Amino acid sequence: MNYQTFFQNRPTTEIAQDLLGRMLTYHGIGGLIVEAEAYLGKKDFAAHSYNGRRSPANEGLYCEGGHLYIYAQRQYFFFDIATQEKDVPEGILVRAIEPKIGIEAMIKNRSGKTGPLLTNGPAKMMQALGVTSRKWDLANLADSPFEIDLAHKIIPREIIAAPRIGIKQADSYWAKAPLRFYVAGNPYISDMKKKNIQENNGWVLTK
DNA sequence: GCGGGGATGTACT
DNA sequence: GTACATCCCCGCA
Repeated sequence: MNYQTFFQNRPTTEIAQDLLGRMLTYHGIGGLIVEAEAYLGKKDFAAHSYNGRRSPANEGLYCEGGHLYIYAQRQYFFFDIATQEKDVPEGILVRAIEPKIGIEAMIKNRSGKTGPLLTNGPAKMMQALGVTSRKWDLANLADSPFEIDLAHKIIPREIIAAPRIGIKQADSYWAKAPLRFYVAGNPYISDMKKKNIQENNGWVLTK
């Protein structure tokens, strides 16, 4: 399966859940995706493409499935992947990974931080991977140093759907919509409490 | 372990 | 000038 097929032809919420447990790498370092949020186009009040808003800054959302939307807020970067066909501005924000490959490099990129602090948030994850620019914004995933393993995945014991983080419009339907998906009990989820961490980090045990 | 607040870049009014 | 799909540090427990 290629990226375009994976990121099209089914609802964005379904794609977001299918990303959990897959390996994401950048120049060969990375880990398993454990948390992702869906943003659902023109009707989604919380999305950058709300009401058809479109400019060079958010053009990535309008690209066809499998292209990157990398964007800066304050001094931090966010990693999104566009879904659906061209001109349909839906996408998925990858919020957190469980580090697996190149952990030493990630610790260095995060100036000595270890454990969940390495990657349990979108900007932390980008720092750990060493992404410090929007260079790959609008690129096709297949032509970028980013890689997602579509051939293998680890199965979460349970996927939780919850409201997205950092959405301020508290009175809006969209602020509360359960469009954030994560692996129950995984320590690398944003704001995960220690007591809620589950055996095997929430993955189904494999022989 | 928690809660509050400041730092800070970019796009848009 | 203002609003943000955030992070970190600092108090106080």
